[in-house]
Amino acid sequence: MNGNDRARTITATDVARVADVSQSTVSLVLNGKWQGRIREETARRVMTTADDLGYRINQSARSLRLGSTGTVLLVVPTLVNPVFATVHAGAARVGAQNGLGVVVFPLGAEDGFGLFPAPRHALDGVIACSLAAEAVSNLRAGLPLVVLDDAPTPGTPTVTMDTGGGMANALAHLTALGHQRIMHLRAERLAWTFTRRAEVFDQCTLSHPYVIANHLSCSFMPAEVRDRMVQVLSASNRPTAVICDDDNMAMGVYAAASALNLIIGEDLSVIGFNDLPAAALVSPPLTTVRLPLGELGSRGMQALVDLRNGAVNEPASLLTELIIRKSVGLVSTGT
Amino acid sequence: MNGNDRARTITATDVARVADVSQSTVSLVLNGKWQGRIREETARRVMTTADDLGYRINQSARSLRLGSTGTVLLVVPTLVNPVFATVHAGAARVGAQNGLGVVVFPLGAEDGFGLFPAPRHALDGVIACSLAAEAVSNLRAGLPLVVLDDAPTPGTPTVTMDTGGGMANALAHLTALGHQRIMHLRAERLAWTFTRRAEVFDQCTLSHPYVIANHLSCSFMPAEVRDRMVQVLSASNRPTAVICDDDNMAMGVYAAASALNLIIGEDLSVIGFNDLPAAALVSPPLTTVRLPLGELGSRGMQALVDLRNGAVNEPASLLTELIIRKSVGLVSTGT
DNA sequence: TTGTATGCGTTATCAG
DNA sequence: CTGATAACGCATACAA
Repeated sequence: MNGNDRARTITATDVARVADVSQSTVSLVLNGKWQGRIREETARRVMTTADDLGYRINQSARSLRLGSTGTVLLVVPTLVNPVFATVHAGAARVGAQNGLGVVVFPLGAEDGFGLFPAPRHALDGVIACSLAAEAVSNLRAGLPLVVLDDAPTPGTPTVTMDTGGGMANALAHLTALGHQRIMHLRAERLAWTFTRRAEVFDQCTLSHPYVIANHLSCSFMPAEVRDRMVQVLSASNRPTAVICDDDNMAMGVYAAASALNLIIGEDLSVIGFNDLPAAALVSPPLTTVRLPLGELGSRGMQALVDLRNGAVNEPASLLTELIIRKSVGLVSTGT
Repeated sequence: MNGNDRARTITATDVARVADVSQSTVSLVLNGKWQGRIREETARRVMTTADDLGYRINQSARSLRLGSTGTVLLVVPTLVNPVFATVHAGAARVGAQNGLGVVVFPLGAEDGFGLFPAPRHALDGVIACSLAAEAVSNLRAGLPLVVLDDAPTPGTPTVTMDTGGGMANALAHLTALGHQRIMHLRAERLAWTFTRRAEVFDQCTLSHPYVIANHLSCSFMPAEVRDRMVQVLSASNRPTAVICDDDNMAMGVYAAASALNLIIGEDLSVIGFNDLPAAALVSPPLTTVRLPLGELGSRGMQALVDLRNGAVNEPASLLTELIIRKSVGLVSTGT
């Protein structure tokens, strides 16, 4: 009746009893701290009985005692876009150098973007990447927090990328080639990086009075982008160039152009963001703004490590790079 | 000297002392179990002081006491491929229905695929998706384990997809249209699903003696696929059809064909796997084997829930579907 | 209506 | 070289 027949999990105490040593000896041996303290024979006996019994350490107890878990949570908006794989790789690399593991939590639209389900497991810190500001405030359950690719907040270590500069470069590239009707195909999802690009786009185009700019907001789904761009590109005063907030959206523009028999790089110029692997591969290869995603992750993790050591890093901003390929040409004279 | 000046974290006991109640009262109130047991005024006082003090529950202590953490780990080979986003979504959905959160761990090539760094934080279970068998054996640190998309092991709940059937369907589609030189463009990465497809490919082509089959192993990187396929397609006896283990690889084949002025769907037929969002969008739209990834995730989580309730599910296999679009045509007579 | 006492499984300190 | 013993912070049965 008192749960005596329930499947019990093997504890260090069990191992101690069977191996006929004290529980502290077990702990010492199993943590590899027995050299010079425990007789080798005893140590060996402990290890084999632990093995025999199938002993598994209880991580909750361990981290309660230690006061830390050795894992940090990387919160991202989605797993669909491979950019976050790069961020993770960077974070995981420097995390490993500091004895920290990384697990990923996709805070998708299903969760309402901002209703962060406070992590129910113990964590040593949180890195929030490309999230809406309101989401971030919810998730800092007293944990060390580093913010990536979001508006710098005083007091919070933040690493951003100069995504606005990327937009400015893209725009300069286009205007230098004579483009005067430029469209910004904006990501629908609310995020600082997109807002920032929109601001820069609006500001830059305003300062070139001869540039007629417009924009359209869209989901990332290529099919939706295609359908809406078919409409846009059918108009007589269609844009001669499109800047897309993501390479995936650029693929949608390619599809729309193809449906309309418009040649990319001649009839229509396209610039993307992110430099996904596919960008170099489509025809024509896509000119795109490359973002230092790996460094974003590694710098973020470094900031978290520093934060745990009591140092609050200054907000940092990383440079972007315009990768020029074949999807942009001189403005076509025909129209 | 004794750490008295160290930043201490606020415990429930602290709250109790300040609010002038016992620690158990704090626990009751903060877990919302005070209705009818604690006077409303007291409860309110506890809540406000907890708030004032910035009290955060210690999850390690909580889960030690409770014996569970409420989170399960989804281990995947990579985050670069968006298919695992779908698996996660399915798992997260039924996890949420059962009070379980899901965090993702990408067991990338950096980790050596098989050297699983045993999770250092407390978990209620592990779902391993599309991993090499040797990796899986390492990671079951005594935790309830469910295996997805891998060879069924007796005693371990497993959910697979009939990926071999998908290959058979793809092959049948091709031979019905007269193709006799068919290539299987295989994923280099070791995984059961790929091995299974290769087996079925070999077996099916063997039973059609007039079919000349060959294969090539490649990474997922589209650029590498393109370069190697340019070589293959330059040969005089080039295949008339290619089945790719992933839609990304198919993009590489498209690029190679484009470089060689081969028309997909006429000069060369292509079939992919996974039905990524981009598959419907490229021109011509890609015929591909759609895998029930979302269901894989949800069934996997359900199996884990059942396992925690003491029921070991039978291995299950999910059906695949060949999505016929425009990238496959009659075999071209010209050569 | 509230407080006391106990134990979850570890690690680490300190005597022996 | 080894064994008691004391926390770590929380949830809950039970006493008051």
